[in-house]
Amino acid sequence: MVPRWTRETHLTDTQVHVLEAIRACPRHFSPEDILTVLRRRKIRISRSTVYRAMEQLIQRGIVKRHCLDQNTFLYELMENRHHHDHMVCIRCGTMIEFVHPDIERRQEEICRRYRFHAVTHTMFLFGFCADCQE
Amino acid sequence: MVPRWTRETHLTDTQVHVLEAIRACPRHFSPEDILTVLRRRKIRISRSTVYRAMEQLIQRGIVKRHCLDQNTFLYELMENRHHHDHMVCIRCGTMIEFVHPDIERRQEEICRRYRFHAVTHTMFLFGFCADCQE
DNA sequence: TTTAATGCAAACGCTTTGCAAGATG
DNA sequence: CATCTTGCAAAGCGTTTGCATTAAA
Repeated sequence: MVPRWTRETHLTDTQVHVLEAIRACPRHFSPEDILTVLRRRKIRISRSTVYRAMEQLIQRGIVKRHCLDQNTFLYELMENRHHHDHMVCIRCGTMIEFVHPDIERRQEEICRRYRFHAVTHTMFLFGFCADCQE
Repeated sequence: MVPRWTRETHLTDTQVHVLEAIRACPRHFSPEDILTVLRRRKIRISRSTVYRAMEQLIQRGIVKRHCLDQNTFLYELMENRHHHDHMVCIRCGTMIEFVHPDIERRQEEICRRYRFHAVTHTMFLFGFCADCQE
């Protein structure tokens, strides 16, 4: 079975390089991280091409981009991963991922109530992680 | 050293002008909207001062800023309002606000589980509103 | 031969910052 | 005095775009 995201058009070699670089990035990465991996691998791909590849990957659902705040983005590789939400420590930056089926269920309930067809959602809890409370 | 934002200082006249301008803005406004209101009122306050005033207001919890996506910000005046979440129609841009006490309760539950002290949260459902489904 | 992908450099857009002048206390 | 606030212009920063060049279909 062809993965959903390869259906429409194929990824170019360049775009595959970008995806492979992403696989070597930390779970929460930035375009800059991708460039670093590419440079380390001696693969020369320009910054704008990385951005354009990201666009493709985001559209195909392979990568997810959240915007936490002005100039604070959160990119994630969603390959083989389920949807999840995040807690962000506003002191040390630690990110805790969680899933709460109940919350998802309530969301569906709300959508029904407003006849809203949700495609995706984001939920972030901002606060202090266990280590950062005193 | 006490963080600047925990010091209780008064808002300056300029900052009060900004707040009053915000009160005349649409529910979801941008810094540009504030400047427009100020100009209409013949009050001369520079762009950077507006931004700096916003910083104050955000820190005091009077204004809330969400970041939906690169270059898509959502500023809200929280004066006399409770926390609420949003559904955003990705076709027409309509924003529906809702509160679901149950979801808030689940969130608290998760925080307890991870010993996370949440200060605030944001939740956005993206999809199609009732009028934009066909 | 039409369409898409790429690299480069320049532009973008909102926001932030350095600095000097003015206000506050 | 020491400390904040303000306006201006310039810088920042991640991202996007225009355009000429290549590669692919």
